[in-house]
Amino acid sequence: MGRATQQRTLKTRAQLIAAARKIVADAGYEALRVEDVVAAATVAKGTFFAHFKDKDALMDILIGDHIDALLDDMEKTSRVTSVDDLIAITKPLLHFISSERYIFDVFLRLSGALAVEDIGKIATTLYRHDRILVGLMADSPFRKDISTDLLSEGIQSFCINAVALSFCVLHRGQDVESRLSVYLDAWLCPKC
Amino acid sequence: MGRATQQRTLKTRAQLIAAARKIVADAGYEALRVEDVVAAATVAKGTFFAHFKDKDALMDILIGDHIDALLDDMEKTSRVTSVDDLIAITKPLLHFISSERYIFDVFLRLSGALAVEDIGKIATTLYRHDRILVGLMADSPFRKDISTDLLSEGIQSFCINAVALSFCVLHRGQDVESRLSVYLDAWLCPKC
DNA sequence: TCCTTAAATTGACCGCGGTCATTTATTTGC
DNA sequence: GCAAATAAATGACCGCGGTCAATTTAAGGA
Repeated sequence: MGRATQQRTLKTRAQLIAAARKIVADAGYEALRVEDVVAAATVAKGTFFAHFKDKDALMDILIGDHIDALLDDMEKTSRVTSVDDLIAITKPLLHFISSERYIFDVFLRLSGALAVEDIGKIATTLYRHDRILVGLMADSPFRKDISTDLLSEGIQSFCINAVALSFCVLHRGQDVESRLSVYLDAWLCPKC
Repeated sequence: MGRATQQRTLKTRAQLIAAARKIVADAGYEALRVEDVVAAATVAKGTFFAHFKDKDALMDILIGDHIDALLDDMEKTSRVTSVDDLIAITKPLLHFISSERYIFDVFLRLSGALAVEDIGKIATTLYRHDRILVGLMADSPFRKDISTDLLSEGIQSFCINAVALSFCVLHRGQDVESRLSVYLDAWLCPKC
């Protein structure tokens, strides 16, 4: 069982995360350096890695927390009546993930849990987003020939694709939402 | 204009790529170290970066070449008559990209060209794959309410999603092809 | 053949993520 | 209160990708 967590552990961890948040707020996620975080938190480098498995683990928390807050808002919506509706409530999420290439890279890297024992924040938010979508699909005007689970998976897939293309010069000109709009019309409202 | 490329330039480049291919064949993509490549090619480290912008640029060539070869095979198919057909000819591609997590990571990172001046091999293969799919959609039994361009985009999106989920412990149990089969049935043959 | 000019190569060096044996601080049993 | 035991923190060190001023090699021109 071992001993209980000491007070200073929580304090050090809080210092590290606070320092990291400040750096991200000032210079963006990509600019974050572990050495800068530990310097700002006035602890040694080794301490960082005693608290976080690696740099990505910290990013998982920072980015995951942000997404979680956005999902809190999204959860307030109980019903969607159109694709436009759906896109409107998804907009903040799209905006955040496409706001910095590095965020999207980390998101993709950590979106799938590689081992059962370490399902990170970001992976959890994806699952949570999925459940929210399934809830919204239950009482919606969209196609009924496939399960709400599958509808949700498709929406997520198209969201990620739309964001990915927003970073690609070959597909610029269209913004994320209008591209997603085309996808979701075809996915949710097939005319045949 | 400058002078013509010297012979030794081509030779050095060929040595570097050959050395890299050997390492990949022996130990996989993830295990490749630039220092090992230059050692095997008996050149200095700086020489590597005179030939390739960074390590990813070499990976782009190695992985891009492999995908290109798989697309050569795919291009021989002139017609698909079912989702199973489509999945059968896509299988080699799925297999390769899901064979190593690192390959998939590089693929995602380089699949979108970040600048017009450096559209890499992998980004080009994605475009090529898209054109092949559009060709196949022209004379297919799939839905006709949306353009072949959009059909193709959706197929690519679902392929990537299926591979991504294959790396996720929360979604194991199903293999890539059977998951993709569910997606493509819903995407290409909506029943409503 | 020699000299000039540009291309190609070199390797010491840097940045930064991550490790680990050692030291310091806390808790627990007596 | 004092050791023994365990948790936390430290910083020198390593691996590896990437840079750059200095050097070597090859390609015209006279």
